[in-house]
Amino acid sequence: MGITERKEREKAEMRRRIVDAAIDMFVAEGYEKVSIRNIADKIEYSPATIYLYYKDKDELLYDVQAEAFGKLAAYFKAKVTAADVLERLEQLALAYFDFSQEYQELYDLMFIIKAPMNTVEEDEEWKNGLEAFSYLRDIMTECVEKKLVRFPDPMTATLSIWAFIHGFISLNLRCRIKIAQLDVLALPAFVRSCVKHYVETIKA
Amino acid sequence: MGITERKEREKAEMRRRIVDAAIDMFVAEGYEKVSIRNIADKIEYSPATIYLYYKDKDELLYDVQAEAFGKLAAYFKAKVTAADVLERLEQLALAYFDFSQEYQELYDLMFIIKAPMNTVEEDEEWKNGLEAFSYLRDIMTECVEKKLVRFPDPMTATLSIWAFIHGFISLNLRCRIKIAQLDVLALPAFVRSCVKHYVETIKA
DNA sequence: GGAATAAATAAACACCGTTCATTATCTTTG
DNA sequence: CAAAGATAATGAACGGTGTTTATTTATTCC
Repeated sequence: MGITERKEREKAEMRRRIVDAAIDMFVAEGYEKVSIRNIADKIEYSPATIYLYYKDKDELLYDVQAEAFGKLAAYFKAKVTAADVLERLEQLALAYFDFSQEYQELYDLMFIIKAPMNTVEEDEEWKNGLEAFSYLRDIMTECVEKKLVRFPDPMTATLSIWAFIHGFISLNLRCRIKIAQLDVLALPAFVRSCVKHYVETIKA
Repeated sequence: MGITERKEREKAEMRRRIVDAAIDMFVAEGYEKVSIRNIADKIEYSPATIYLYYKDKDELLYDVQAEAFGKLAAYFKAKVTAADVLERLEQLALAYFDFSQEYQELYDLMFIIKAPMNTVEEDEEWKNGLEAFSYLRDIMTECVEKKLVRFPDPMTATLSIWAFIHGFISLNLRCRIKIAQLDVLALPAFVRSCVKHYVETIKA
């Protein structure tokens, strides 16, 4: 009985088509400008069809997020190569920043926009970011345990550095940093230097 | 000829009514759930009337932001009372955090949502946040000049501490911090302690 | 008081996410 | 193989959004 298997496969393929189209459009135009109708147009199906595979837009976004977090984890895997844990920390911090610059719209829907965390609230899992988060947490835990950084505990360390970098990125993506009247072209380099400086600062 | 003056006054009063209603509703329900039609209902005018006083929703939001930044500046004025500049720094950092917790929806539209920064992009001013920003910048400048903190320059100092606190706040408001699986009830206290720890860390 | 001006609105436009009754396609059974 | 049943896809609609326009209502000026 290969039929039910084929149906499963076709269902999965359709979800793939939808997610792929969605990601492409999100990357190109940003979350807010992409509608279910647009996505349906792109894959040449009716809008209603999408609702046969996703119960609502949030559920679709959840899959898109998962994909994006996969990208981030791959980014880490490629760029965090050092053996020394302090070097790994700096590589990780800069890789995170670089990712946010290369995939601004993905970063937006991973870390800034409200949706789909409403849906996730009940799940209490939010498994999506876990791999990427673990990358940072493991490094920080090792740093704290070896007393290489000036933090009281691993959780404070992990969230502090995450918050620091995310703070810069999101203030920048949302144009709030504009108030500092810095040269816009020099901004990425400036932020990068701030991140580097922070990593230096926290070393014991 | 008091007529033109009265007309001006009436126009200003109408804008006040609109902004006041908008703020109330934003605070109560959040930016995304408030529509022009809702606001029009509240002030008992037709939706189209609002467009006689604001060219679009972004322009209205700009005024709402101005109001919110006024609130923040007042918050600073009330809470940053110390004479010692390092104490002022800690007071300011905690006041900023407390403001974000007391007025979550305002913080959202001041620092996180995309609108109305699209509109502002041309202005290049974004005067709204300047008073609040200056508060921080002045303190950090003094700290750097007196070599009380470990930053290479005032701008790095100012943006670093802002990014750090904003990072925590926005990760929390957007539920991304959930991935750390901390106790939700203990979170505000935890974040507060992280902020305090950071302020200690940067001291020379 | 009547013409000119200004203010307010109802109705419409073009979108949006989502639902539902209907149609088309495929699978199973007699 | 054809008919019946299940599944997939859709067109049309619902109630919502921000915004525009033609029309009506109110005010000012002569």
